[in-house]
Amino acid sequence: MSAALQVFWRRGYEGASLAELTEAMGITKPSLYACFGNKESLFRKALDLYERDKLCYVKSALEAPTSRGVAERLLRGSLAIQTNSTDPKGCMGVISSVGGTAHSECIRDEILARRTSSDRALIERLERARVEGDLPDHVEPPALACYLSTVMQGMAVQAGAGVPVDRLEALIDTTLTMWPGR
Amino acid sequence: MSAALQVFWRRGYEGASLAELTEAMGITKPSLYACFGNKESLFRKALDLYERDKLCYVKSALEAPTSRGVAERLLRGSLAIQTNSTDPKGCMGVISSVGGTAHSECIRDEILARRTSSDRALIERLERARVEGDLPDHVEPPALACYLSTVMQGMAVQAGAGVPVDRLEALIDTTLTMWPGR
DNA sequence: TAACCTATATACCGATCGGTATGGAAACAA
DNA sequence: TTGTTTCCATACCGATCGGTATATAGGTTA
Repeated sequence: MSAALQVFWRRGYEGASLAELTEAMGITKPSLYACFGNKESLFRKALDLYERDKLCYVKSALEAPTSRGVAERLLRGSLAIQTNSTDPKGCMGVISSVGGTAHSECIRDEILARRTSSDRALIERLERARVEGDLPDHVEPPALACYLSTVMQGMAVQAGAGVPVDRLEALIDTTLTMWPGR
Repeated sequence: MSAALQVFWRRGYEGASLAELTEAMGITKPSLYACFGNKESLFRKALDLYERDKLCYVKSALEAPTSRGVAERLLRGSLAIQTNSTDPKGCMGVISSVGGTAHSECIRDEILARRTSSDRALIERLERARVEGDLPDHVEPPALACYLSTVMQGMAVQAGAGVPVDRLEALIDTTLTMWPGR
C-alpha cells in the first residue's frame, strides 16, 4: 500500500501506470483488482494513507500558540515532507491535481475538496488568532490563509522541480520575516 | 499553432494526446508530422509562442521603477494570464513540469532551464533595487526572488484549481502589503 | 489527353493503457 | 486416490498511445 503511495506521489494519478504500481507493490494485476477494486479506489486509499502519515503535521501545527507559530510549523512541516530523502519530492496533492486528461476530473475534485476542508481549518485558526491579538486588525484571515496556502503550494512546485532544501529553508525564513503579527 | 498551445496549456505535455492536438489544429497527423516533426518539437514551438505572447509581461515588469513595482507587475501580469477567460487556467510551465512518467524528463528539463534563466533576471533586478535603496540591507535578493517566484507558482496552482480571480487579487494585495521595501 | 508531381487522408503499425477471463497448481475433504 | 474448491499467474480484451506507410485526389506541365 505504501509502495502504491510512492508511485502515485511521484507520477500523479494519470502518470502512474498499473505496470509500475503492481511492480512496486510486488503483486499481480488480478490481485490488485481483487484487493482494491480498481485504480481509482486504490488511489483514494493511497490518498488516505498520505493524509494520515504525511499530513498529520497540519493538526499539530494548528495548535501552535501564535499565528506565526502556526505558519512556521506548517511551512517547516510541509518542507520536511516534500524534501524527505526517502519519499518523492513535492506534494502529492499538487502533482495529481494539475494537468492531465479529462478522464480524471473526479480525482481532481476529490483532491480539491480535501484541500478546501483543510483551508477552512486554517481560516478558523487565523480568526481565533485575530481575536486573541496575534494578528493586526487590518489582516483578513481568509486572505492570509489563502496566502499561506499559496506559499506552501508554490514551495511544493519548487521542491518537485528539485530546488535544494537549504534554498527552501531560506524561503521559509523570508516568508516568516514578513509575517504580520506574532 | 496557437490551438496546439491551448491544448498543451490545458493538459500538460503528456496529457495532450495527438488526437486532441490534431482536432484542435484542424489538421491530420501526417500533416502535423510533416510541419512540426513530432510531438516534442511541437511542444517546444508552443512553449516559444507561450513565452513570446504570454510571458512578455515579465520583461516590462522588470523595468518598473521600484522593487515593489516589479513585484506588483509580475504578480498582476501572471494573474492576468492565468485567469484569462479565453485561455486555460494556470501556468503552462507548472502544468507540464509536474508529475508525469519518466518519458518526458527532457521536457521537464527544458522548462526548468527556462525558469532558471527567468529567475536569474529577477535576482539581478532585485540586486539593482538594493543598490538603489529600494530594499532593506538585510534582504537578500536571491531569497526574495525565490520567494516571489514561489508565490507566483503557488498562485498558478490555485488558478489551475479554479480559485476565482477576486480571491487571487486579494492574495496579491496581501503579498504586496508584506513586501519589504518600496 | 497523357504523364507526373505534390499533398493530404485513410488505414495501419507496434506498444501500452486499464481491466478481466482462464487454466493449472496447491490445499482440503471423502 | 479421487473429487472439489480456492487462488493466483499468464494470457488476453478492446481502446488508445505516438508515429508512419500507402493510396487517392488535385494541380501542373507537356
